[in-house]
Amino acid sequence: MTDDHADIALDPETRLAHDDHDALRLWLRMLTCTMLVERHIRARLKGRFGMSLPRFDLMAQLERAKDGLRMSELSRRLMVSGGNVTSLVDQLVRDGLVERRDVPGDRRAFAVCLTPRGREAFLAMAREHEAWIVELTGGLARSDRDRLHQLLGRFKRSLPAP
Amino acid sequence: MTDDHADIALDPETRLAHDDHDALRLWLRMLTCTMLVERHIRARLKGRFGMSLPRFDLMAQLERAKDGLRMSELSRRLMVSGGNVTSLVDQLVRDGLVERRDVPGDRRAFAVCLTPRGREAFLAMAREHEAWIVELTGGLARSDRDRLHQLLGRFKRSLPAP
DNA sequence: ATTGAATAATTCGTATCTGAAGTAAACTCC
DNA sequence: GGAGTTTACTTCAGATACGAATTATTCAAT
Repeated sequence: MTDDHADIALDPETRLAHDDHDALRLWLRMLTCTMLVERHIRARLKGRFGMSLPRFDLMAQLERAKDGLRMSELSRRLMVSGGNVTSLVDQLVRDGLVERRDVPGDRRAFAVCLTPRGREAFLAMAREHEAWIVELTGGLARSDRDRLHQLLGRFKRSLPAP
Repeated sequence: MTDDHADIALDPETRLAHDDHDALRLWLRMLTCTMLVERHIRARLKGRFGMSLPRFDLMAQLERAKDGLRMSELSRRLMVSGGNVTSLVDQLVRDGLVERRDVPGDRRAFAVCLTPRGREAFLAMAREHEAWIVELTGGLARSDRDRLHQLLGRFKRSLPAP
């Protein structure tokens, strides 16, 4: 309305199509922002720590879970398929960063936990990761950032249940 | 500020850490929104047309380019690697939806174009695709959508050059 | 004209991801 | 307590993705 496109008055019919394109433009812009940030983070994680973003994300989930998380819970939180989680965890286990522990009372499930070494490695990465995010979002005024956060919250809640 | 978190006053030092977490939260929320929408679109494209999102996106870029696009331009616009574009185009060629044309005056390059059948297929998909996006963003008030679009525009421009 | 640098694509190895199918354990309900 | 269902996880095939190395062509600069 103010700084990206003139708000030309249109007849109702054209207006409808216009709204459609607006929705599409909103979506494409959100996708672009996400991909740009992701690309930066991915490159920096790789360059600085030789770590991939998916593995970092998985470790981030575990760091806040004292007793670890089940595979299914990881899958839900990371929003990726179960098969994917299996292979990510396999690799992190191979690297000695996480471990599978038996869950008492349910022999089907595992609790995936950070190893001490994994936790230490994660904390070092997380400190820098957070600084990168602060840097990447730092071009926005504080008020804009707050507003964006708020609007994305509304948007998220308005989406159909996953 | 209004509907997602109380704005507790904190001393300057704690405030700094608080801002950091805010930046992280903003980023994670944006990522979540993007992934939720993407998941919906992906599932619907697949279910309705047996089409993948990356291929759809590639065709979408071609639809607006009368004379086609070069591989490198596709790579730039889709924000994916060149090797990836090669394999996507290969498959679309195999399916008869796009074709590689020689570029007069540069024997290194191709112009990737939709075939008539590809164009027809794309237009049918695009109509529904747009309706899905309108539906997914429809839970937001018009004013919120506009504002979100605007803020994302500012954010995008504030990011370091890709 | 010729050499050297830059550009356009492709190829290849590996990682990530999905979704469907498979296995094992836990639950349900009569 | 046993059949059928659900849940937890793995496996597998195929698609998507990156990035480094390769090939072919063009451009630049003498």
